[in-house]
Amino acid sequence: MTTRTDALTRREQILKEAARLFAARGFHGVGVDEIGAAVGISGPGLYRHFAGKDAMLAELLVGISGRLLDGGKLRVADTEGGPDDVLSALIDGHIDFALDDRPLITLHDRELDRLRDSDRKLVRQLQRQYVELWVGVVREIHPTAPESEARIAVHAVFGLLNSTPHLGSLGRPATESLLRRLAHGAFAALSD
Amino acid sequence: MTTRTDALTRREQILKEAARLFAARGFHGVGVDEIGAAVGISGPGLYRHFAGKDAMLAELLVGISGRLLDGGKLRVADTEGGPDDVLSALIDGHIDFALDDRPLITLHDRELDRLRDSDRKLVRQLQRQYVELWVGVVREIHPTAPESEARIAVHAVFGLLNSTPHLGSLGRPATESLLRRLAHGAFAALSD
DNA sequence: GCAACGTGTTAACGCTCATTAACAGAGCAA
DNA sequence: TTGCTCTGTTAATGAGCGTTAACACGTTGC
Repeated sequence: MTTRTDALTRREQILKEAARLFAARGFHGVGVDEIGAAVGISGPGLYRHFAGKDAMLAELLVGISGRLLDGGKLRVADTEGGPDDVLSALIDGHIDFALDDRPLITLHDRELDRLRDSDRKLVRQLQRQYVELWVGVVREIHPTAPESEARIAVHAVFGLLNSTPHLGSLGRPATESLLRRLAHGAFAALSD
Repeated sequence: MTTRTDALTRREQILKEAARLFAARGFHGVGVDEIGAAVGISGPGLYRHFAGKDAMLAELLVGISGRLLDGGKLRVADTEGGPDDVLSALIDGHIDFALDDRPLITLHDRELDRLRDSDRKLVRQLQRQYVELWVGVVREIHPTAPESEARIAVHAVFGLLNSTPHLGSLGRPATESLLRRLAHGAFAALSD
């Protein structure tokens, strides 16, 4: 079949377009006909690839949470140096993610409650593990800050990094650099 | 009728409950029957107070944008001292808002595209003015930072401040103080 | 050649849900 | 009393939309 490195599977095409549309107008705001049209087939044709609209959302959300967590774990394990370097690696990774897959990031904290219980639990668990990854590193750097403060700070920095609405007039590298500085600045304030 | 200082009018009750429900499950995720039930009347009964479901959302979003902008203007005008003090006042005001009216803040950047064109334009204009208020102050403090950087930083700090999902185990004052420090820390990084 | 399968199509079903219709009672002015 | 307004009610309407049914056609394995 067409599973070369450059070509996307039909399934992957559908997921990509569905993510874009869901992020733009919300899960309920997009019809299956529209998703189908985005990949050149008809609405009911989607049911040859997914059990239903819910299944698409579930796969998207579980996928993004899993990739975020895996990427984070990898960076924590692979980074040599002190916790400062690890935190930098986590921030850089999250920025890449936020800029590359903004539709998915948007979905991630917007449409979670549309999932069936089991999927929602899974996503929440993955999210929690990702947060705790960050909290652990942050607490190494700021041992005096209580854990609850560190956790709120991590959530706040996620909000900061995920806020990029459009790359603005800055280019990609400048935006990355700016977000990096802002995130480090926020965490630095933890020791004040 | 009951328009004392403590009692809410029926309209206000409805708006309050609608805001809470919309924030929790999204505009399309909430039915009129549910909104009606939340204030003790039936679904169609709402139509005695609002032209439709869309009208409730419009009034909520225009209201929140307007109050944010008005509050910001007031603080800029009333604060004595340098731009640092003005920025502090803006941050404090936004934190109060984020903690007091979180449902509305959530709606604010989540359901904007459900509005009719005229309302959406109005809300966008109010939002833009609010952002520019901040950008002006930030640029006074960091004159070397280009305007596009300042604007992205302002958006990022909004994301940071609006990220509070639950007050967590910290109390309200401690959360306020923490968010304040994080926001100042992020802005401080603009001059790096 | 042919059965099986994968992947489409269009038409129809059924449910949800915003909105409207039709009606009713309380409070109040004349 | 009479009638008007305000604020509710329940029942009906009608559109939108996810899903399923029924059918078609190319490819592949035997």
